[in-house]
Amino acid sequence: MKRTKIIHLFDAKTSPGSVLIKGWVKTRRDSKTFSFIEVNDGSCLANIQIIADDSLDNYDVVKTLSTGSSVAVTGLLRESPGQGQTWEIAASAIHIYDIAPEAYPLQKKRHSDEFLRTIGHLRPRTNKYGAVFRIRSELCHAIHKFFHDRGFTYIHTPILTGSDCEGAGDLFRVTALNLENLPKKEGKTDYSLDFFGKPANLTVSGQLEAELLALALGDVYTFGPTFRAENSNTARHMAEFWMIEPEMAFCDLEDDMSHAEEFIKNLIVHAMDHCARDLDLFANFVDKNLMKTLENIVSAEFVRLPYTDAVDIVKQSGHKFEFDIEFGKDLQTEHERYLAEEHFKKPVVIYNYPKTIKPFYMRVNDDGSTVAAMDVLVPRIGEIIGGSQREERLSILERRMEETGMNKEDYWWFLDSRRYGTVPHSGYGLGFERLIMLITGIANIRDVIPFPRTPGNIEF
RNA sequence: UCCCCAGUAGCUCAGUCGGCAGAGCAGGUGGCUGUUAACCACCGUGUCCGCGGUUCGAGUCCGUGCUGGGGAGCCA
Repeated sequence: MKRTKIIHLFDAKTSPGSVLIKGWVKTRRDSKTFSFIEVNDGSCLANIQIIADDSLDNYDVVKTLSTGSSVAVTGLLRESPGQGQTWEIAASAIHIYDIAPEAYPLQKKRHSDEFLRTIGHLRPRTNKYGAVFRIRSELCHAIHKFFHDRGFTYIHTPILTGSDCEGAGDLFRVTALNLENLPKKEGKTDYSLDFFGKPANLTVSGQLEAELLALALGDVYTFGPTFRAENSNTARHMAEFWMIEPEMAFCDLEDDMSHAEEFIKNLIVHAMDHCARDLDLFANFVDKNLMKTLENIVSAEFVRLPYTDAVDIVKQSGHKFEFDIEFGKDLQTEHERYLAEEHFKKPVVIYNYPKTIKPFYMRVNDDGSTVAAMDVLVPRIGEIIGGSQREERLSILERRMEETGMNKEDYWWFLDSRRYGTVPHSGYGLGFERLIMLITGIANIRDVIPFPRTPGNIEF
């Protein structure tokens, strides 16, 4: 008999008769002549209830099934006379793959997230983590669908890169040299002997390469891993995270902001439509206000707020802040939270930042002091998107590189894109894990990715 | 990296003023019941994070290191 996934059992309108399911035991309750066994196979949050009675030839072993044990169950799918579930399986045979011993760390009871992080290899078997990882998968699908529906080309930007000063943070150096015995030239490491003949790093962003593809294919996006060697110890940062970076030719900052807003709303709607059961868990046990928050984001028109106005609002708020704000200083987390959570109570897009606090590639505005940058701030998470209209004018771009102390020769290929048929274009980066935090209500970024990479932690 | 908090049974945590190490859950045994975070009775469980110090005596006080958490910076 062919195995049926448990999610499909719950779709049934009428019983298909006998079925075969395979999965892991969540819990067992015994009566005198029979047992209730709840089995989960990861296809959905819900367990299927198995009725095993003493007519089974291995009932004496079935009665010892513990949480975490693996089984294959054949039996009749029938309406359950009990409360709490519509269907149950009256087992005619139970094959036991393995009985999990007493040392199995997961219990029926709820565990703390901190403890579960120490057993990252087993936590996907819990309800909560199973649900996050299913939602994560569904949203990957939604992201590709969103762009595909709009005629974007999915491109792959390199993971290994030779550019080292994009201004996006500290880099992980990649080398094939023997670190115990580095070749030296005039006292310094001789990278001419390294694999690529020069220093190489893990990418911090696919943006520069995506720009090149946008200036050929029109609308493109990348969706891949990104690496930052920053010693960040917060609930919102990891050394390895996944980023979605659209890049659009013939697109100005206005279009860029509209696109970002549509994107976020589309993904939230997709999650509510396709992950309702899993989202219920988060709405019930993680964040009681989750559905209200999500509905608010979907229905609200995002506020568009120039940086200077944001500064004025913060200054005139009458609120006590730890840090002062004035033109030329970046908004602190407390200021961003005040704007999104208290003042507007909905997502806020802040744009036209001072050029002194933004990287070289952002387009200089006519005022000469600001750049066409935009950050999307959402309640609870803070910055979820950072983007800009790119500087398409060669001379200004070169001047900005000089101002920020960059070596133009290293970026000859990037500058070529402004030399030959340059056009206005824009793009942004959305942190995938921060999106999952927003949609699930999970507060710590380490809990929305199966194997988080943070300073001092690379187990599993 | 900086500031704050925590580390005690497999898990969650209590431990008063410095004086014999505790509870619930999980686990085991028996019972009961179409049960559903089942229920009832009984049973076992310790490097009190490591190192050093103060003290007659330290889980408790002091110093230090490690680990985890919250906040900040950097950002997505």
